[in-house]
Amino acid sequence: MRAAIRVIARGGVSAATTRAIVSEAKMPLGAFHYVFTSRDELLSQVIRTVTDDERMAVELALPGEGATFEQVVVAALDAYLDLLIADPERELALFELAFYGMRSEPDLVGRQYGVYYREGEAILTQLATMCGLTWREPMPVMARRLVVVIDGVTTTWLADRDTPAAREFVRSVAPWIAASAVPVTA
Amino acid sequence: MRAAIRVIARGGVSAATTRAIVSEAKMPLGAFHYVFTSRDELLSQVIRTVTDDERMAVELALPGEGATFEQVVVAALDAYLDLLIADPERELALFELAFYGMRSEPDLVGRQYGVYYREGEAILTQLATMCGLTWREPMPVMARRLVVVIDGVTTTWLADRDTPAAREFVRSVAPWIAASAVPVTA
DNA sequence: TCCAATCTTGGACGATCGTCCAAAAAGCGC
DNA sequence: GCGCTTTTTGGACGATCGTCCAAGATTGGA
Repeated sequence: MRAAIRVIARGGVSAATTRAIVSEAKMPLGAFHYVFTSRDELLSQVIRTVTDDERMAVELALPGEGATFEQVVVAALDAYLDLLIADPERELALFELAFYGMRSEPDLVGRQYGVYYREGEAILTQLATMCGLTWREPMPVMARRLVVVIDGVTTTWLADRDTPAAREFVRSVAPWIAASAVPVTA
Repeated sequence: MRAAIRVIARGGVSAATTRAIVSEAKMPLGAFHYVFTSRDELLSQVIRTVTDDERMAVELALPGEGATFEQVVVAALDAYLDLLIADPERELALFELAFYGMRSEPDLVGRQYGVYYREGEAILTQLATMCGLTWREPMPVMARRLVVVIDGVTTTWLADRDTPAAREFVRSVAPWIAASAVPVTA
């Protein structure tokens, strides 16, 4: 299972053959269909379980004391960028899995993005309350906005690997996102 | 060539076998290696040539007379959304090709995104001058911003197919983008 | 200790892949 | 019409894929 993710990260979904996976896991070939009924079922399981927990978790990186909310947002997105740059193949694999799933099981991918949205909601509320703020727009709307931004930042950076440009983008969107947070009305 | 794109759009990169492509093109099997030296070379050619020209071109859709610049930006992004919704498999294929290329020929994908940026610059300048405006930030920065937004909108919609949410996002980012345009100083 | 039930394994099978190549088809000057 | 060059073709080959399964290893009760 973990081995399958490593294989996909290294060589893409097409490299995730039954033999490559069991070899990575140091298991005999027969063990594959002893655990999973088929290769497609394995990929389904992988898509279902490998939610990018780190992606959202790492965004709780805290800036220095007395920072503006905009700086807090920048710090969070910068922390995600650090994660992306440190392990690009992981994010690459996640997207490949999502695109693969869009063809075989579109509903599954839709549900998986629902998980992302909920994780995004949690992060956004933590960031806001940290600064005594609350979000003006409904949380589902804000969470989807965050996912759109992160997806865009990720795919574009994976393509051009232009780290300074990605940093610049983060600093330019942060005010827009932060502008949707208002002081909590007591 | 066109046949290869159709096959990829229908079944993904993994479905782009030599036999499937020549069958789609109604050509004999031998013709494949008579035209292309290998399958990888074909995919390289496809990535190189299939710039999403329509993507950028369609964004020149004009709103009614006397519209604010923000409304012009919304109309442009809405027009792209129409294109995406009308032919999702095309955009899906483009992303699959890009991700495939990131593993085999990263530099090629980077150059291809350079083409996107230049096309984005052209669109942005056209949109701005149409309203007697100019962009405050350098054009490469603005163009990359546009690509990040479009990539994010696309991947997220492909995953959740939530059209109203995508429309809402377009209306919420438009002010942020439009805010970088200022009246041309005579 | 021995047998039966269960779990585990690696080899085998059919399908399909990319690639090659000998032969057929098609031009073409004479 | 004929011989020669060039283009075009589909069958063949080796590799690799997902999947299956008979045989070997393991376990636990009598």
